[in-house]
Amino acid sequence: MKLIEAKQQFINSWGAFGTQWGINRTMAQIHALLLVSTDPLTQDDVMEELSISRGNVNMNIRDLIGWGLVDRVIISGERKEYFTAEKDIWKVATQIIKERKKRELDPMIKLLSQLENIDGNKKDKDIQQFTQVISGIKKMGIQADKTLDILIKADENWFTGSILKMLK
Amino acid sequence: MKLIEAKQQFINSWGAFGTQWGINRTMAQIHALLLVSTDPLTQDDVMEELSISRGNVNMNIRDLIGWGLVDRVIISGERKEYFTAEKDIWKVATQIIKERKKRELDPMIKLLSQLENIDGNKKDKDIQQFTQVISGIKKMGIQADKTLDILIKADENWFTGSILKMLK
DNA sequence: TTTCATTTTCAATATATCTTGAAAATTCAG
DNA sequence: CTGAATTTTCAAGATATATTGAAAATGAAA
Repeated sequence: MKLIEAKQQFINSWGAFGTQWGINRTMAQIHALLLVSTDPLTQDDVMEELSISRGNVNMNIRDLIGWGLVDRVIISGERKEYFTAEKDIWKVATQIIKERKKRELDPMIKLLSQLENIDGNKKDKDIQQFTQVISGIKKMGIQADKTLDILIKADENWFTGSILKMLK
Repeated sequence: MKLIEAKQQFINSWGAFGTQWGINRTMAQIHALLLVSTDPLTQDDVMEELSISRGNVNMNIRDLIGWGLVDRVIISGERKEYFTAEKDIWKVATQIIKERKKRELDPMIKLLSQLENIDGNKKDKDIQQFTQVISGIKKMGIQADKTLDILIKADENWFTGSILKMLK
């Protein structure tokens, strides 16, 4: 397979995977494009490569910066802004985990805590069952939170398989 | 907070969280409803509780069954089908991990394997960088796959914190 | 300050996804 | 087998989400 084809397929497929994970297709594609671009790109470069509008590129790049996955790069002598993606996949994964934890897991745990205390007789079957389910989900959320913290700290050790040291 | 309110809030919030994770809102709501329902429900029950159409309920329940999160229940003497959700949250989590691994992670690794071999001079800077990014993602995918397998096997031990034994 | 390249915003539009509801298929009691 | 209850399908419609593009804002050079 030729490099150009492979890049194109990676970008397209990455976009498709993104949608499965609740990520906007274009955002995933821009991220993929920047991942496989040796040099930083301008908004115009991205527009042309992906055939999308200026506004779309602008909004999604800003989102990606918000996720900590893309950085602005200053190139001396150039007026335009350039953008580049973190190439170290472990940093990328860590960053995504951190953000999703903050944006999704933390609010979920907060909600479940609120739902744990129900007015009424604690002996009531319905109340018991509800509370049990909610507490179960909350416990799992907390456990996931802890486990992900360890993974974040473990960083590349996760990858190298030496995560055991971190867990101890 | 009253039980009824709490159930309602759980159902609504679960639907909202679901969309963030790329899961259809209604499917998440039906799952939530079945999670907090003491007894199995019919399609009509779900239609009424969530104010949604028969077709919608039918399709989403079948999807949930496909995910292994909901089961058909036969109630003797009843013609209608009843549905119930697995209440053990650790089984639920395990099941979701298994399915997402199969549906998303495995295909991703397969794709990346195809993109690893690029025609041309291996010394070429562009080819090197591309291959490096792709291989990095693939390695991470494989590592995630292994780690999730351990979690699946660890089952409730994950939760209890005794996962270390399983990792050794 | 003025000018112009560049970035940002956002209402309008387009697209993708979900939902409905009625018809078709299925199932089962009689 | 017949007919009614129940489930399933799916085209049409509704809703939610993403994209465009032009106008407004920004900011750097002259």
